[in-house]
Amino acid sequence: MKVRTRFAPSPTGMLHIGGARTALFSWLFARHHGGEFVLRIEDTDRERSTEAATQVILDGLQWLGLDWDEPPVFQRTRQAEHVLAVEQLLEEGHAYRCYCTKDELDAMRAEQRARGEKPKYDGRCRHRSDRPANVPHVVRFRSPDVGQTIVRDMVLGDVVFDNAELDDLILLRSDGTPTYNLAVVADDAAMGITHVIRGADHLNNTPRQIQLYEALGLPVPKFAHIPLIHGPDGAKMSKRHGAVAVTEYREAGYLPDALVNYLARLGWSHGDQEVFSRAQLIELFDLAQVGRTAARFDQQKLDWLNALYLRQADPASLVAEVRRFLSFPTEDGPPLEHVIAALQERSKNLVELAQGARFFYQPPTSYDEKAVKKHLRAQAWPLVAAFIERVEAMGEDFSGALAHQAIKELCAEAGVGMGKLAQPLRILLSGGPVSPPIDITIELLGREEVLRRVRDGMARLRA
RNA sequence: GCUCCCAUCGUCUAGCGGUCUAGGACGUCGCCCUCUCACGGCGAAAACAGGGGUUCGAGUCCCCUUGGGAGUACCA
Repeated sequence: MKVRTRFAPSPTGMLHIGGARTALFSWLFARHHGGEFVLRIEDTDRERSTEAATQVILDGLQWLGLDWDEPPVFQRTRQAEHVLAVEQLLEEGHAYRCYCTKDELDAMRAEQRARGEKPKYDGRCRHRSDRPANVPHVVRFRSPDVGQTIVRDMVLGDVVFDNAELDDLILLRSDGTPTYNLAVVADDAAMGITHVIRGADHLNNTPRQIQLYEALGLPVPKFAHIPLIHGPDGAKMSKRHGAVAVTEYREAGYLPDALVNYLARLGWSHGDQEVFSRAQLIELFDLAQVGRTAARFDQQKLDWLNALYLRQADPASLVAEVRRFLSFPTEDGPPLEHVIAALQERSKNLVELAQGARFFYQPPTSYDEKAVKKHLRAQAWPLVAAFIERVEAMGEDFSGALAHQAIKELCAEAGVGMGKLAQPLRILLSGGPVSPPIDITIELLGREEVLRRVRDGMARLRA
């Protein structure tokens, strides 16, 4: 049977980093097996679901390169089927109408809690035979109260639940709308989902869902619950840990391939390998190699991977992405592609890269104070002046290599290291103590701009 | 409280009874390279939560304790 997996987010906010990993694992599993990956938007919570959130989630998946094979199913549109399923259950005696009020239930749970029991519906409406008209009611599942339900999980192994622990869950609310557990089962079955891959927070729902599949006479899919992602402090990932939405990573200048690689390695492994191309991920991914322990999100390792992908990227392929982060025009300066080539191995992300690119297009308006104090002392200026003369003399022959040679010679003549001139020049050209190698920086800026900035800086800074 | 899940360096993990004086990666700390920052190279410190079993032999299997986490809704 062809593998079909799904990702089923509820559109109530952003695409969470944990959700993104769940989607990734589902996608990888499907692609690995030559199967299909589909989406279901669980928008049955009308209060909280928004169209904008749906779009954000879709955009996020797209950005990560997790493509889906069919138009997304909107759960809200399937309500009629859900009601039909409940009616079937009602007819076959697997469900019953419950007339308990909210207050009644609250009181019952409070008592149970007070007695130290697990709060659960006691089934008091199970045997009601009357059917009062015009009284609001819900429909409950008549769950077996003896025996066990075993979840055969592809990650966790067999997990056994005593049926006595599971109470009669609500299938249909008093307003006639279906609840989550019923909708999931009906939809996964209707969509032909063969493998349900989801977060471990759903494990406790699974035995109930299995019971529903069985009561409805539907084939039970395979389940795989993947461990949750925690924040650096071990608690559930939340806003206070920093970025949790994938859009935030996009805005912070991360590359989708790097994020995918990082997320894949969070919980899954293939021996000692750390870096995987997308094709390798698809080829090697296996649920059996997914661990059972919750993983903490480690920004530093993500940074390392992102920097790795950044410096290995073809500069031309980065141009459009880098432009998103630029706040200045680049027409009058060196080709952006060349600037990227000079910067990519010294940047952790696109934001850093964009910052580093600025001085190539905008002359410094001020100079780093500490750097000036350290490198632009009195003895530096004669060297700088000599450098200007050498560049002036170059005329059309100007190049980074020649400038480099000139610096080397001048320093040798003065009996000092190359840094004695390179650092002053760097500050004059870029405004600070950090830039790509001085010859490359000079070459990119060009003869006129180099002369202008050095002269200008000398005028402003020479005591 | 109750149910369920989990437990190897600070972090992600390899390990699927002997090959473990426990391997890799990020991070950290040294050294080298060097015009700055990076990159790169070399090296170091750093873990099997505790206690019982099973076995000739346990990081690997079982139990308990402890510690994390999830669930416990007319949310999904």
